[in-house]
Amino acid sequence: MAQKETAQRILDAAEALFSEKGFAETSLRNITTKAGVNLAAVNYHFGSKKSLIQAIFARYLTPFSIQFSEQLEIIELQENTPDQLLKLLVITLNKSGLENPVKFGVFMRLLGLAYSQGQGHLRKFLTSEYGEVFRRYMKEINRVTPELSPMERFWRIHFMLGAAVFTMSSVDSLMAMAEHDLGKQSDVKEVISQLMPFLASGLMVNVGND
Amino acid sequence: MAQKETAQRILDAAEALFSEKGFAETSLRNITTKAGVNLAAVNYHFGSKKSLIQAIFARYLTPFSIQFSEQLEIIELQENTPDQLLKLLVITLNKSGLENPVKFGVFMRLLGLAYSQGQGHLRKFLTSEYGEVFRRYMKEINRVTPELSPMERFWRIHFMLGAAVFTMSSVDSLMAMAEHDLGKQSDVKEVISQLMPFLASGLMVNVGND
DNA sequence: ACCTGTTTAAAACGTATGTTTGAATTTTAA
DNA sequence: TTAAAATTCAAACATACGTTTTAAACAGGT
Repeated sequence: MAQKETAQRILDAAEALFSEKGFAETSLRNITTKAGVNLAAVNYHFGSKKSLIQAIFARYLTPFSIQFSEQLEIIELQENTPDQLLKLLVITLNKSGLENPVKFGVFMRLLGLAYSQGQGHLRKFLTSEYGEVFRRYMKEINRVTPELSPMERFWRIHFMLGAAVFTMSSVDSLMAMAEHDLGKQSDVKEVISQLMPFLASGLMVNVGND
Repeated sequence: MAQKETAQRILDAAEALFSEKGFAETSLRNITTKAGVNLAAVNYHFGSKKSLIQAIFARYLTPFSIQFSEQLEIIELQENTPDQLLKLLVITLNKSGLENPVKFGVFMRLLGLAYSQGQGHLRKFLTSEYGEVFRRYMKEINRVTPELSPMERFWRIHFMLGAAVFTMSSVDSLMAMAEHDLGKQSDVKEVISQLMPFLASGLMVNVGND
């Protein structure tokens, strides 16, 4: 190859711009300019803008789902607590290239965008590609919350998902806001350590020893 | 006027389309076609697409903030609990034209989009227009959670906001998913009645009698 | 050195967007 | 009824977009 990491540079530039401005608001010309490559390179390497978006998610999710699947095999053989299942997510994130808080924030932001913006093609891509691992994890959630009715469990899971995605997808600006308002600096690890008990408490509210 | 509610029909069509597809993905031609009015009518009545977006939020938020301000005056004079402050939001929603679950879902979806999509102009518009009422409410939150450090309070508030916005902004499709997976139908009121204890529990986790 | 397939480059294509224009039409009010 | 103002309409404008095309530059294998 003439320059061997054109595709990588496109991915890097694109994920940064997408996470700042959204998918529709970021043009291929923005991306290729930032990446320092020719406009046509996107269509050459990825085929289309949609495929580029999918490739960005795949770069994060493929290593993650591999790691997560391994961790799940262990978890599936033992008794667990809700906290353990939550921690499993965080641990896997740290083992799959998302240990960098900045990268993690970018990824969560992209995930939030994928939910809120249409991007129907992305949802199809994600569920067809990573849906099975997700379902295995849900099975474990069911197992550790036998006291909940299916309805309660369903909604609480989505409340948790919302709190996590929403907070983490704008964690940078929220941390800036916190520093401005409170004068104290925080980092992503601290936010996560506050988030986890919040989620666990909401999940288990009104059951036994809360 | 030749037809006395052209602006209203534009607002109705635009908010429906925006909430389905997002701001950037919805063109003025989509809007005017659905509204059955001429393309130029948007620019004539609202000036620009950005002003139209702001007008949609104002139509919801102006009545809401008036009602909310009145309710706050009462609350500010008495001792309250976290649950009461949460209920205040729901009550005010019902008193300000958002009692219709469908409209409520649409509004929350728009709010989520405003957060996730760039829309810097919208954020400026909202904070300059409704920031004061919001700050008064936050003062009350502070008053009922004296046990929390400012940091804890800050993050838990945003966790709660995330759970609420995320869930409610896609409440329609989530309810459909719940019915598909669980075979039981749910409605928005029920979701809210599940959400409130979830939020309250998360807010007060690890303080006194949780 | 010479192909051969791969990658980059510049330019153009076709389409869709937000906005503006100026004439036609309708409403308002005297 | 009539003149003025407000509104609608079709058309065009200017711009930005994703994509395609064509040719040039490059790589590695023989």
